[in-house]
Amino acid sequence: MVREVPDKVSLDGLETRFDERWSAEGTFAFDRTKTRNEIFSIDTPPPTVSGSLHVGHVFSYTHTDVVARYKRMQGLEVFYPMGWDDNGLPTERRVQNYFGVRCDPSLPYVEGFEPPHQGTDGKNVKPGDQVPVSRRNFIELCERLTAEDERLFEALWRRLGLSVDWSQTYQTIDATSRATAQRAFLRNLGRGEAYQAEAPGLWDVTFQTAVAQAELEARDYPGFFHRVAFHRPDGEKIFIETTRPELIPAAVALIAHPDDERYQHLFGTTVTSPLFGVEIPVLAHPGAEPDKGAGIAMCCTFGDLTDVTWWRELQLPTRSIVQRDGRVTREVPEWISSGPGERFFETELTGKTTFSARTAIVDALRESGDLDGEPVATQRKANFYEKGDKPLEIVTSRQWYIRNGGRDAALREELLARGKELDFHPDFMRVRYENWVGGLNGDWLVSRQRFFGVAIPLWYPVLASGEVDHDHPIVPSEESLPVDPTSQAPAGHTEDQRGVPGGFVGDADVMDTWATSSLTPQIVGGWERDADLWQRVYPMDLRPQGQDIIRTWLFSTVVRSHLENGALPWKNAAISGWILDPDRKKMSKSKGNVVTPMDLLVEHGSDAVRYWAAAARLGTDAAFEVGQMKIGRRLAIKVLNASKFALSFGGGAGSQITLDPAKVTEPLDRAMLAGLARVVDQATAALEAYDHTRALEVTETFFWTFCDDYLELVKDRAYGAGTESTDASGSESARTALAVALDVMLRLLAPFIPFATEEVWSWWREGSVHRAAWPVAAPLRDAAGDADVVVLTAAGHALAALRKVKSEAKVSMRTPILGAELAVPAAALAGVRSAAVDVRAAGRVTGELALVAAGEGQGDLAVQGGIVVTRSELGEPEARNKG
RNA sequence: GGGCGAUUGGCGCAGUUGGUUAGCGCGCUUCGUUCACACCGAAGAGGUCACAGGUUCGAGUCCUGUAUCGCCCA
Repeated sequence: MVREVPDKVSLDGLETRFDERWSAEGTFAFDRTKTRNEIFSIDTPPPTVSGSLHVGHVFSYTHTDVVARYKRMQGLEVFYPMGWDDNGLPTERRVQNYFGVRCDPSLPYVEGFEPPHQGTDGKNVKPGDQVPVSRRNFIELCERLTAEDERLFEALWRRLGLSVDWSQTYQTIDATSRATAQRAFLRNLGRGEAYQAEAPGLWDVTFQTAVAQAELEARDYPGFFHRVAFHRPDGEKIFIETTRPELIPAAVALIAHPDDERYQHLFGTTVTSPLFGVEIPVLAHPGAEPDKGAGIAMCCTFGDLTDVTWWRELQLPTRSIVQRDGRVTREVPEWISSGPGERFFETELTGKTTFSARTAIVDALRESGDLDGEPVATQRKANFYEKGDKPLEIVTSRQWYIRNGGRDAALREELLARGKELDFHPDFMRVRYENWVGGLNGDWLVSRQRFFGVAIPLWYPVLASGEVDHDHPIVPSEESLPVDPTSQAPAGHTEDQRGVPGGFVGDADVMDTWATSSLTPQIVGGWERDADLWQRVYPMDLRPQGQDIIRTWLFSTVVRSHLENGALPWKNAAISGWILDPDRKKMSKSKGNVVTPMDLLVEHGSDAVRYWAAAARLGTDAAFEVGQMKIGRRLAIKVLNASKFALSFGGGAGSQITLDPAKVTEPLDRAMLAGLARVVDQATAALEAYDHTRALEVTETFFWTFCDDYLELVKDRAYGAGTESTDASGSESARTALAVALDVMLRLLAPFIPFATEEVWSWWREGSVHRAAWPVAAPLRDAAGDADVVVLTAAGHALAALRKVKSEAKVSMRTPILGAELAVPAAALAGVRSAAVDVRAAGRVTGELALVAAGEGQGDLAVQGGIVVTRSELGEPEARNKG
C-alpha cells in the first residue's frame, strides 16, 4: 500500500527527522535477551573529548556503521556502544584552565567543592592562581566539563547516522572504567603479570613522567658531533665521537665492535675520561657500529637506549648524573674523585641543564686539548615523548610494568599466535602487529607520574623506621573499587596513619591511558559487573580502528584479554586508512586544511558524506574529495526520484502494490530480476568479507542501469497505455517487478545512504528499512525463472542505439522514429526480440522496427553492445511548448 | 637501514585464482530537455596500465630489479 509520495522530493531535513524517529522507536536499541550467536558486538573507539572530531573520524566511523547496519539487517542484534576518552593530558589541561584548579593528589576529597572559575574565555589561569584540589574532585570537574563535549560529539554522530545505541555510553574516567582498569590491574598483580621494578626508563623532563615504548616518537634533532679524546695509561689518545659530551662524567665504558681490527689491542684495557680522569674499561659488543663516527662509542648511564642494552648485557655500573628535572645532579658523584675533575664538576656543572653543562664541558675540553677540531653539525634521531618537545632522558626509577612479551619469549609467541588468529581487514595490516610484537624490547610500563587518570590502586606500608616498604603493597578488595589511594585509606587503616611510621602511603601515580582503554571490551561488556551481558557479547566480533594505533590500542587490548580471559578480544579488526588532502599529505590541523565535520554534513547531506567514506576500502588512504560527496548526493536524490516514479504507476498514494513475484511474467522484467539476484549475491559476499566498497559499487552500478535503461524501457508498459500490449498482465508484470526491485535495492543501499532509503521506505513500507531483512537472491531467482540478464542488457543496448541516432541527428529524444533496422549480434538477437515491444515504446518507434543478425565484423561490442542501426527514418520533432 | 602499501586516460578510483578489444565516476566536447529527476538526460572524445628485465601460447595481473610517493619501525 502506497501511503504517500511527495510531489517534490528532498533530502533536506531527513537527518533530524529520522534521528528523532529512530530514537523514539528504539530502532537501534540493543536487545540483551538475545544470545551470543544472535549478537554482533562492536568495540568502537572512544573519541578523545577535548580534542575535536575531524573528517578522518567521520570517514572511519562510517565504515563501522555500514557493518553495523548490514549485520543488523542480517538479523543479528548489534551491540554497538559509544565511549568518550577523557583520559590524558588534553583533558587535564582544559579542566585546569576552565575551572582554575590543579590536581594535587596529596589533598583530601572535598564534598561539594565549587571551583573558582566557570570558563575563562580561553585565557589560561596562571599556575600560581590555580586552586589545588584532590584527584577525586578533579575527576568530578572533568566529568562536568566533558559533558558538553560529549553532547556535541553525540550530535555529530547522530547527524552522520551512526546506528549506535545511545543509552550505552561510557567515559574512560567514569567509575565503571576506573573500577575495571583497577580490577584488571589487581588481577595482573595477583598472577604476577604486573610487577614493579627499579630500572632505567625513558623520562620526559617537561611533563615529569615516565614514558612507555609505545609512546615514543623518533624525531630528527639537531646536534653536533664532538670528537673527544680519552687517554690510555701510556698517554695515547683514543678518540670517540659524541653528540652528548655533557655525559662524559657519566661514562662507564668505551665500546667497539668485537670484529673491529682497529680496537682489538684495546679490549680488556682501560682508559681515563678527559677532564674527570675516571678510569673505564674498553669493551667489545656487537651493538657498536664500526662505520659510525670513530667506530668506538662512549657508553654512559644513560645517554640512549643502546647504553641501557650495554649496561645490562655487559653488567656495567650505574653512574647517572641527569636528574628527573633534566638537570645535572647537585652533588659531585662519588666516582669523580680526581681533584681538578671534582672541582670542575662542583663549580661548573652541578644543577645545570644538560644544555648549559654541555657548553661548560666543551669549553673545558677545548682548553685541555681533548677536543679534536670543532664540533660538526649533524641531524640525529632522538627519542621524544609523542606529546613532548624535549628529547627524553633516561633515568632510573621505581615503576609498575605489565608483561607483554617484551622480556618473555613464551608470552611473545602466545601473543603472536593471537595475532594470527585475528582476522585483519585488510589482511596485510597483520604485519604491523607482528613487527611490533617481534620488536618489543621491554615490558609495558604503566605507571605515569601524572595527577589525572586512573589511580594505581595500591598503598605501601610505612615501616617503623619511616621507610616505605614497596615490596609489600596493600591491595584493596575488588568490591571496594574504584579507589583513590591518595585520598582514601586502605581497609583497616585510618587517614591519620597516612605517611607516619607504622602507617601507610598511597601510590601517587596513575596508570597509562592505554591501561584503561585496553579494556574497552571489558568496560562495555560488563566484565565482572554484569555476567549476563558479558556472556552475550564477549569475545566481541569487531574492533574498528586506525592503523597508527595497532601497536598501542589493538596490541594492548589483545594483551589484556589474553592475560585476563585467555581469549582474543574480538574476531575481526577493521583498519581504516587515512584521509589525504589534495597534496596527498595526511590531513592535519596544523596545515589548516581541516574541514569541520558538522559543516560538511550540513552542506552536502549525511548520505553524501557517507557515500564518499564508504567508497574507500578498508586500509586504503582516501583523498578528501568533495566531488565524491556530490556523487553520493546525486545517488541519494536519484533514489528518491526513481522511487517516486516507480511507485507512481499504480496511481500514487492509496494504490496497492503487491510484491508477488509470480506476477512478473514478461521476459524483460524477469531478466532484470535475474540481474538483481546476482547483485544481491555479490553485495552480500562482499559485505561478509568486509569489502563494503565492492558491495556499494555493484549495487550502485545496477541501480543506475535500472534507472537509465530498465525504467525507460518499461515506462509505457507500466503506465498500461499506448502500446500494442493491451494485455493487463504486461502492465502488472512491470509494476510488480519495479516494486520488487525497489524493495530490494532500498535494502541493499540502506547501510550506505540510510536517510534517503529510510525516506522512501516510509512512503510505502512498514517499520524501518534498517530493521528490514537483508535481501536474499533465491526468491528473485525463482521469479526470474530461466530468464537471463542479457535480455535487459541487449534491450538496453538496442535502446541506446536508437538514442544515438537521435543524438547524432541533434534532435530531441522524443522525436519519433518512423522506421528502423537494427543489426544485432547473434548472442543478443533473441533478447532484443523478446523485449521488442518495450524497445519500440522507449525509442518511440512508430513504424517498423526490423531486427536482423549482424554480419561478421559489423559493429563494435564496446559501443551499444555491437548493435548497429543500419537504416532509420526520423519523424518530425515534437513541437516545443514554449511559455 | 628494515617492513608494509601505492603507482592504470586531466582528476578520483575498479580490475576477483594470468585469458578475447583495460572498465567506472568526475571533468571535458556536442546535443537535448521542463508530466521521476537541472542536485537532469543522451551521445562522444580521451589510456605505450611508473620503468627495465624475466616466466608463459598469453602479463595491468606472477617473479626479479629500479624509480617516485605515503605510512610504520630502527
